[in-house]
Amino acid sequence: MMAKGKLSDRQRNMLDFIQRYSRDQGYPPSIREIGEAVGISSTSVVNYNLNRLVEEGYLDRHQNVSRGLRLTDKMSTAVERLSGVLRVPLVGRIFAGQPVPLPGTDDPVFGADEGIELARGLLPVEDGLFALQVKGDSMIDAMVGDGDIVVMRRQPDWRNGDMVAVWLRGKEETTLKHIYKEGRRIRLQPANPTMQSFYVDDPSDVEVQGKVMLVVRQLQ
Amino acid sequence: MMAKGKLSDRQRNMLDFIQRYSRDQGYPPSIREIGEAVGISSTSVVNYNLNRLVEEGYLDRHQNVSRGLRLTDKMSTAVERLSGVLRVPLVGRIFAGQPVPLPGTDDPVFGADEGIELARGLLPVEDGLFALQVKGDSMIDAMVGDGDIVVMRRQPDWRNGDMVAVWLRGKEETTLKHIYKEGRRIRLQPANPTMQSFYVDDPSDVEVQGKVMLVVRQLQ
DNA sequence: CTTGACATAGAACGAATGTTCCGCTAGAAT
DNA sequence: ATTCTAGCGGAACATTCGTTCTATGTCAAG
Repeated sequence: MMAKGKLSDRQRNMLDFIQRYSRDQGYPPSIREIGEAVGISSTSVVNYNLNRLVEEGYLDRHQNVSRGLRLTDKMSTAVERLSGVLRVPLVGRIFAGQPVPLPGTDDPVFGADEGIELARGLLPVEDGLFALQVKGDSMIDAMVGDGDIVVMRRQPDWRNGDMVAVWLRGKEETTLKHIYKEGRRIRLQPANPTMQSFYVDDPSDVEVQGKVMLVVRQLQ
Repeated sequence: MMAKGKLSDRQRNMLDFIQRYSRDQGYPPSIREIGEAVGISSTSVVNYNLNRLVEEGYLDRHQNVSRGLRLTDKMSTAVERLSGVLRVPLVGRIFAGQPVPLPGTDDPVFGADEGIELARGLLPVEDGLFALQVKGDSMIDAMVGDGDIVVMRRQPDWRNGDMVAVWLRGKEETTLKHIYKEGRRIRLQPANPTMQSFYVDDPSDVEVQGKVMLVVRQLQ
């Protein structure tokens, strides 16, 4: 008995073809076109396998609609991988004197306002990302200059060596530093190797606002 | 006489509907669906206006294909997203002690070996680009650290203020600096505003190897 | 061997959909 | 006024396309 979730080569070919066809033509293929592409002479067999794919969750079909196919998210994320561009919302500016302006959790993720396009290949993850533009030269010790764009990930936990945006309660300022736990103290190390680390004795004085994933500097 | 390029409200509605429908359904609407959406009872009128839109360059149509519509680039941002990734060849490493390793001009641009993916939106141009990974901390005065990726453009000329990779014949080293012509001298200014510019009296001592377009720093 | 589920093929059917033709109207040009 | 054209509506038509039905073959379970 074939287990749920397994696809035959034929079905894999079909998905692949639907994907390519949709991308190239701008609309999905008909049953007969699919059949011809994967070497099936009978429309009913194509129909049969399409229904299998629907059962497995790879496809949505609309009854009695010509070319009424659509790849589900399960599949279309794979397609998006092909397209490769990720849009990260640019939620504000960051500078030393203020906490990081986090994106409101209530906001619809796809706020159509402003964003920066990145190739997916640059990031290991694509959830919870947002971008900030650095204002001023206050983060030079992190080798981040005025106008640079910092892509961060909203993330409460961190691991030794991560570069994070922290709000220092005592100093009332935001900095970008590599963070390390050393005993009960926390060490914050600038990215610039010529500069000195400094230590915070009370962990509750540092508030990690996000993990820095990427820094982009556009010249011109 | 209606001039080329002008669209009636009806035609604008049609484009709008096609766009929304395609996005929501995953496939384009049929003629009759368009008619119903914009309040046209006759399929021939829809057909007529679709052909007008084709003439104006907003649509592509495929004959005898149901739902054989596609928005052209002029209209479609979705299509643009699909091709939004640019692959820039990663041709080597750069550090102070060596001239910039330029890509051989004979190389096929699309060398499938190694590359970095970038969103087209990040760069104003896409020709003559190549990427180098920075080795070591010798370019900290340009706010560029170990492991950072510098995207450059092979370009002989430069303008005041450009950040360029220069080979200093006297010092036998490569640096990234903002370059300015001041009288007969050339001023090289570090990106880090806390550091001093310095001057080169003989312009032939500086060899501009390329213009820095983008700096990307991947954390983790 | 028989049975039943699974996969396939071919053909016929009917619904969905694009295409074409004819007629009508309003406004601009002659 | 006449002519011309863009735009519209309705209907018939032809094709595309999804759907259904029947038949065949395979393979493992009983």
